[in-house]
Amino acid sequence: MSEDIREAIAVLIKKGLNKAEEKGEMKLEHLPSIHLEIPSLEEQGDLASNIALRISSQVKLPPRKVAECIANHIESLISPASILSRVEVAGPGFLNFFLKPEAFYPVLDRLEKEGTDYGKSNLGQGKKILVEFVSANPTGPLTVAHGRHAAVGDVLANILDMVGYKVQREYYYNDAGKQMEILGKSVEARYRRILGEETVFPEDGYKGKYIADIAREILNEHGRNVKGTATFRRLSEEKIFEGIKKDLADFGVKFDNRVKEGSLYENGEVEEVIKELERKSVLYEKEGALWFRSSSFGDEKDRVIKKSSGQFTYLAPDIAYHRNKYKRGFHQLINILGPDHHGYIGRLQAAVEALGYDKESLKIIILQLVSLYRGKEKLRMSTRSGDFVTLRQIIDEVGKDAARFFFLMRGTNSHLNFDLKLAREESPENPVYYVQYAHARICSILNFAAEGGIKFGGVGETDLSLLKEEEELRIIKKLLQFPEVVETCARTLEPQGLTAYLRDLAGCFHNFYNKCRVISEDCNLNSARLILVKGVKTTLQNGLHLLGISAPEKM
RNA sequence: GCGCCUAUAGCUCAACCGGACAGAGCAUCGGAUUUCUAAUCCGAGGGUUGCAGGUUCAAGUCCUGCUAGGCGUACCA
Repeated sequence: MSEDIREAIAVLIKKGLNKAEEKGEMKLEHLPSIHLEIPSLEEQGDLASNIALRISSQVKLPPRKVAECIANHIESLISPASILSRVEVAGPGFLNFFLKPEAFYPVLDRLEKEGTDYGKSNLGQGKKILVEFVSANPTGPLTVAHGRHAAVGDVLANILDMVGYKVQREYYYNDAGKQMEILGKSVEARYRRILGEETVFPEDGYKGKYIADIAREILNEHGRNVKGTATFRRLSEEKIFEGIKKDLADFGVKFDNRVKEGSLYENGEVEEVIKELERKSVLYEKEGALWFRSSSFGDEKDRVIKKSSGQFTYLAPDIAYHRNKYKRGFHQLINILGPDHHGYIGRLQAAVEALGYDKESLKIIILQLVSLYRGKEKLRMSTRSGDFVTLRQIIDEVGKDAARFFFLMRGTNSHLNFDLKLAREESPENPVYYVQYAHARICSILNFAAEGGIKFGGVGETDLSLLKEEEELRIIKKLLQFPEVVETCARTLEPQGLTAYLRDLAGCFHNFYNKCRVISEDCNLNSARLILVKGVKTTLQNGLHLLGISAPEKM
C-alpha cells in the first residue's frame, strides 16, 4: 500500500478519535502510533487498524465499543471524493477499511512514468554502505555454500541500491595465512610427483583434483624448475582467483573491490589499529600475549590479538580492516558470514565500539548452510578432502537463474535444501519458471496486440475504471505493494521477501490470464488491460532484475 | 558447563512492531484449453506451531523450564 494511502487513512482515524473526544465519548491521554496492516483475508478489507484494541484499557471502554465509536465518526467523514468506501468493525475490535478502486489506479500511472525506476525509494538517503560477502580464501574453487553467499550478498546490494544507498560490494581474503601455506605445499607436492620425484604429501593438504590440475598448469607454463613454496603459493592463488572471478562473473556477481589481508600489514594499518586500541586502553598483556578487552563491549570474553609468539591473530587484521572501512567513509557495514563464524559477531562489534563507532552500524548476517540433494539422495561435502560440489557445477547443471532463485528462496537463517534435480527440471514444480513464464506470457500478449494493430495510449487517455474484475483489482493492489516489499527486504536484510512477492504477483497474473482475455472486441477494455498487463511486466522485470535473474520474452 | 541458531501440514518453507479462522508450493485426489504460451488455472482433503508453564483483551511471535538437532565457546583462519 502506498504511503499516501496509509497516511490518508491514518488521518481519518485521528479525525475520528478527535470527534469522539469532542463529544465526550472517550478521553485519551496519549495517542499511540497508528499502525496499519494489510489483512491476510480479503474480507477484512484493504487496510486494518488495531487502534481500538490498543487504547481500550486507556479509555476504559471495551475494544469493540471503541472501534464502533471511531468507525461511526469516520463514516460521517466519507465523501464522494474520498478514497474510502466503507469502514467495518470486526473481530475483537479491528477497524477494517475498504477502499474504492480509484484509490489504486494511480499506481498504473506511476508505473508508466517510472518504468525501471518503479520500486525506488529514499530510505538510504544516499548513505554509503559496504556489503562484504563471499570473502573465500583462494584455496580452491567456490562451492555451493559460496554460491548462496554470492547470491544473497549481491541481491542485498541490489536492493540497498534500489532504496537509495550508495552501495559497494567487497571481497576480503587472507592471502598470507596458514591455509594459503598449505595450498602452496599441496600444489608443490603434486608438482613434484608429476615430475616423478618422491614427496610426502602434507598432512593437512588439499586433496581435490584441482590441486593436480594447477600443478600441471604450472608445469606447462613455467617449466620444470619452479622452486619454493612461496612461489607455488603465489601461482596457485593467481590461478584459483582467475577461476573464482570467472565463476562469479558467470553467476552475475561483480565486486567493486577486493581487499587482501596482507595489504593491511604492508600499509601499516594493523600496527596503527593496535596503537589506537592501546591509546584507548582496551588492550592488556597476560601470559605473554596481548589481549583485547572485548568483554567490556559485550563480548563473552576477552580475545588474544597478538600471540606470545609475537604474531598477530586473525583478529588484528580484521579489526584493522573494519576500521579501514569506516575510514573510507562507510557508515553502514554489512558482513555476510557462515554459521561457523558466528562467534565473530561479539568480538567484531566489540572492536567497532572500542574504536568509537556505533555498534549498530555493523550488521552481521549469519547465512546458514546449504545441503545438496539429488532427488532424495543427500550429497556429502568436505572442502579439505576435495569432495565437494562447486558453484561452477551448479551453474552448468541448473543454470544461473534457477540457482540464484533457489539460493534466495529461504530466509538467511534457515538451512537450505537445494535439490539439483528439481532446479534443473523445466517443470511446473520449479518456481523460477513460474515467475519467468508470467513475464514471457505478457510479452506474448503485447506482441499479439502489436501484430493485430491494436494500439493503446497512455494512462491519461485510458478509462481505467473498466478494470473492475476481482482479479484485476488484486493485481493492481499487488503492484502497489512492490516498493514496500523492496523496503522491507532492505530493512530486514532478507531478500526472501522479494522471491515470495514475485511468485505472488506472477500467481495473480496467471489467475487473471485464465479468467479474462486481454485482447477482445472492446477497444477501451483492451487499452485498460494492456496498460495493466504492461504494469505487471514492468514490476516483474524490476523484481527479477533485483534478483539478477533474466526476464525472458519467450519460453 | 556457558552462549547463539533451529523446531510450524506427509515434504520444503511463510507469517510485517504480539493481532482476527496459522498461509503458500510440492505431493495426493477431482476438474478446466475450438480464443492472447497448459512451464497455466479452479476445487478438495491435510495442523494440539517440539513439550510444560507464565505474561495479555490477544502468543507461532514475549518470559521461564525442558527435549532434539546444528554451531560457537582456540595464543586455527
